[in-house]
Amino acid sequence: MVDWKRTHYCGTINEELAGRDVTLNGWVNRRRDLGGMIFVDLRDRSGLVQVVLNPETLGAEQFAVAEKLRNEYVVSVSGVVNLRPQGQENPNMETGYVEVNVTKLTILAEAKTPPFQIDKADQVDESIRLKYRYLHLRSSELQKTIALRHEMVAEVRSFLNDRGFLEIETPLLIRSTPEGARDYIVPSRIHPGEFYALPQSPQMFKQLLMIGGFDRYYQIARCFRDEDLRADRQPEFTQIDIEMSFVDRDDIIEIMEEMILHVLERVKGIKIDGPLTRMGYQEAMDRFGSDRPDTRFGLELRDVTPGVQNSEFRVFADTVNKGGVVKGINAEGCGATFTRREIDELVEKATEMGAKGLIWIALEEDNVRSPIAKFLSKDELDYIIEALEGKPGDLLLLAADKYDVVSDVLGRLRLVLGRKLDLIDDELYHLLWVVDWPLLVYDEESKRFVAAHHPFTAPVDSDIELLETDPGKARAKAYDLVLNGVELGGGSIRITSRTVQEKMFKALGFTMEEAYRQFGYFMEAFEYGAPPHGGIAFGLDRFVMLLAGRSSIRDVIAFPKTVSARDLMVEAPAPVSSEQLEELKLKVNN
RNA sequence: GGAGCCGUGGUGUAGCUGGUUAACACGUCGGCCUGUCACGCCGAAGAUCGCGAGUUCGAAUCUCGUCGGUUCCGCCA
Repeated sequence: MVDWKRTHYCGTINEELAGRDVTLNGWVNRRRDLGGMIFVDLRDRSGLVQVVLNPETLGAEQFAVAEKLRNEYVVSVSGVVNLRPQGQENPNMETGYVEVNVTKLTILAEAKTPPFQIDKADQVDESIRLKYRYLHLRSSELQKTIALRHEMVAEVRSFLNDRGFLEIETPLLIRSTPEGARDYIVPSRIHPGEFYALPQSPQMFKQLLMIGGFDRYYQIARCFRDEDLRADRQPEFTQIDIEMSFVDRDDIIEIMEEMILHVLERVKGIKIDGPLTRMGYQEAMDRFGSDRPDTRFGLELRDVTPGVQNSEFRVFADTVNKGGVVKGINAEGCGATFTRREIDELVEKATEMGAKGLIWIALEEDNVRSPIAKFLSKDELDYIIEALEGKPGDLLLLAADKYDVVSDVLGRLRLVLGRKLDLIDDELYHLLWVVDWPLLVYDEESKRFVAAHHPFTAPVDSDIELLETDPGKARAKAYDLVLNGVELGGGSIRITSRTVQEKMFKALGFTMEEAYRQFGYFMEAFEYGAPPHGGIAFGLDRFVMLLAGRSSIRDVIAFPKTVSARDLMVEAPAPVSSEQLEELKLKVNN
């Protein structure tokens, strides 16, 4: 039986414990060696507390040990909790009114000087922090975030457990399937030349669990996608994956928003009353130019197409004649405040985003400034100003192109302006459902329709026929939950009819032969009594990121990878031995 | 695949219109110090400037390439 075991966490030491004997285990966060006595800020996951090392209470022999202490040494201290002497309190510290007068000190581990100070880690280059991730993890910032993540998962689990959901694991070594993201591939030793894939999501397995009779399933599921990374995208990430049988769309939406609101309230104390807004996909695109609108601020898109279709300004007229649209946003007040340079920057941004140009109109008292002022008739100008509710001092920004391009450009410009003009209140949490998605979208590159959601998403009943006649028009029984302009999760009611599934694959350009070769086992399963079912998956990392107020999911993953998909700590990926390759019958070609 | 930004002692920065011994802060090490809390004071060590090539009498500084980090576009059902 060792005698150094913790009785309390550092951060829990307070006035009520005054006079009590405690034992603390932790790391030396900082030491202040005054020569005759030493103060140490001791750190564990709960926080810091000052411990006092005084030769009078510690004895000369133990004090000699204390003099060896350095930052990040791991120690156990036992002693008495004391109120600090008057005038020695530190109000900047949570435990600043108490200290522990140490009677016994044990060094449990020495430590090299760390490459950076733990409490200044946030200023250090990220590659160094990632290489020494285990040191960065000691920082209060990451300690808090990782703990928040745990609490969120715990709340999700308890919510779902209480409602009869079963947590079920699904395999990680599965079959590569076409559609969707690039798979991570795992070679098979037993079957040379054949490969497993890591799941992009447990999609088909959770549906098979429904066919397997499990009714209500969930999993905190690791997913893998071999695509390029972003601040909010890692090659492996975690989904809260859910599926339910004998339900329709509204059942799922209702219980899932209850879950999300439950988590928000329990871990952040944010109380939001349901039911949440549901916005049609088309309305989201029309008003916000985005399928995940950030509704915390205005700057909505307005259509001016009817007012400019016969304009002398050719760009407008020609665009409309070719079936395009002209839309705009009103950057209120910016006509008066933006410099020419700032306006030019907006135009440049719009071009980078794929617009052919960006028309601006600065409104003055009785006059307008605009590169195209002389091409616009009074009626046209009045129409535009009215549609955009322009006032003197406003800056109107217009784009003319195909609907999708205009929506995308103005939608993104809206976000840029929202941030630039500081219109976004960070305290707000705007949640909404986007519903009535298109089932398929046309992909210009492959010249075919691809699934907007995934190939097992059910079309709206009345749109099933459209699959064969006008696939782009078919709507899906799909729904996304959006939080502050970020897609938190999405799901759908699934196809359970073989004939509908076949139509879907046909619309996606599969021959029946291909479809059955790739998905035969799946389609066969549906012939043995598939209950109506649907589900959803939430991106846990993004959810935590939003609640933690971080701007990268690297900050909410204990051991994340860099933007080039490397783990700088374990140095993965790495070559393997020729013996390993030989065993797998693999040859590296480079 | 493309574009932008960054890379200088352990860490964060300065220097970078080419030219002395590469500066500062923190950290580290040593000394002094019994109420500090970003402890203080004194002293010391520590970088050939990511790597390679080029231009030049001379490169941290200019050019090209390359590697790494990061942000965005493409990609991510």
